Amino acid sequence: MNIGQAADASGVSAKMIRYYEQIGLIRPPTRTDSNYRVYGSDEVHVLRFIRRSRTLGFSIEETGALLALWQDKTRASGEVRDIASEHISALETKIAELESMVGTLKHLVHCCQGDNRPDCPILDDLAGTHSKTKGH
Amino acid sequence: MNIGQAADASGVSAKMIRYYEQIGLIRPPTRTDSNYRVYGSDEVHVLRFIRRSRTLGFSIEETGALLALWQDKTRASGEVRDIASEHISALETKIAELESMVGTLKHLVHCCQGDNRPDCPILDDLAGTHSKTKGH
DNA sequence: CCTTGACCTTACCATGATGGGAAGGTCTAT
DNA sequence: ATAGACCTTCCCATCATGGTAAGGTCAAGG
Repeated sequence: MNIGQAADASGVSAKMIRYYEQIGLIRPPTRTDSNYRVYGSDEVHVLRFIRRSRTLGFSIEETGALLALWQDKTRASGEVRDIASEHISALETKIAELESMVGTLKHLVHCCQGDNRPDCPILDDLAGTHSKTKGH
Repeated sequence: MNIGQAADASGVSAKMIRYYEQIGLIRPPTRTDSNYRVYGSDEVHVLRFIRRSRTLGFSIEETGALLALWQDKTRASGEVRDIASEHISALETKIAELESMVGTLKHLVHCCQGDNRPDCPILDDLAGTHSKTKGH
């Protein structure tokens, strides 16, 4: 199987497959005489694993750790759970930050008339005019 | 005021101030004879505006638009509200995606014993073994 | 006057993950 | 044999930010 077919089969672009190889996330595959990369179903399986992990928001580094555990028959399931738990925490922190932003913006939009008057509470907030003395 | 003092006063790093100038977000300041950038309170005010906008998650491009509206006395407040509203939508989409990831991960962690058995539902899910036929 | 240290300047490189493209080699089907 | 689809490597771009290096400037103190 050439790289294009492996890409189709795994949902990972050929570009990314080469990149993952380059950074050492996956092993270099065998090559044909004409230097084409050759993949089998095992490699496609690994690529699917990576794609799913990335879809769930794991970084490449985390994905590499999960991949190592996946391929390690003697692994402890607790390690995997810890990685996932930490990832959940990070995601929840991110969500809280975004929700805070949304809250602030919604408040501002709510206060904003949206008409043609030059007064705009959103810009005033960004400028900090109502919380800080405007003079130098 | 030199760039370091402007950075302290605005909370924007000197590095970023130069970058914002380079990409045209802010105007090049006057220079001393020895080529040092010189800033006044107006510039610091602009930098604070930018920092606040970035903190709220607006991109540099959006920040530029908001900045132009802020500095445009004849602006329509509705434009600002529209930018903010679109930004809220984008943030909410992002939040929904993250929450979906968290939901999936929590389910997996919940199913995971966390002991030393090699069976791990998280890895199984990533590998897709329970939703896809393993053979090619 | 000279040194020291803190500051400034530009220029380049790096991140993380991905896409785009160019220039050139290979394979397959007609 | 040739066209078109595929492969190869290499370089560049994104976005916003940080770092580092090499060199210029300024203020304080001996």
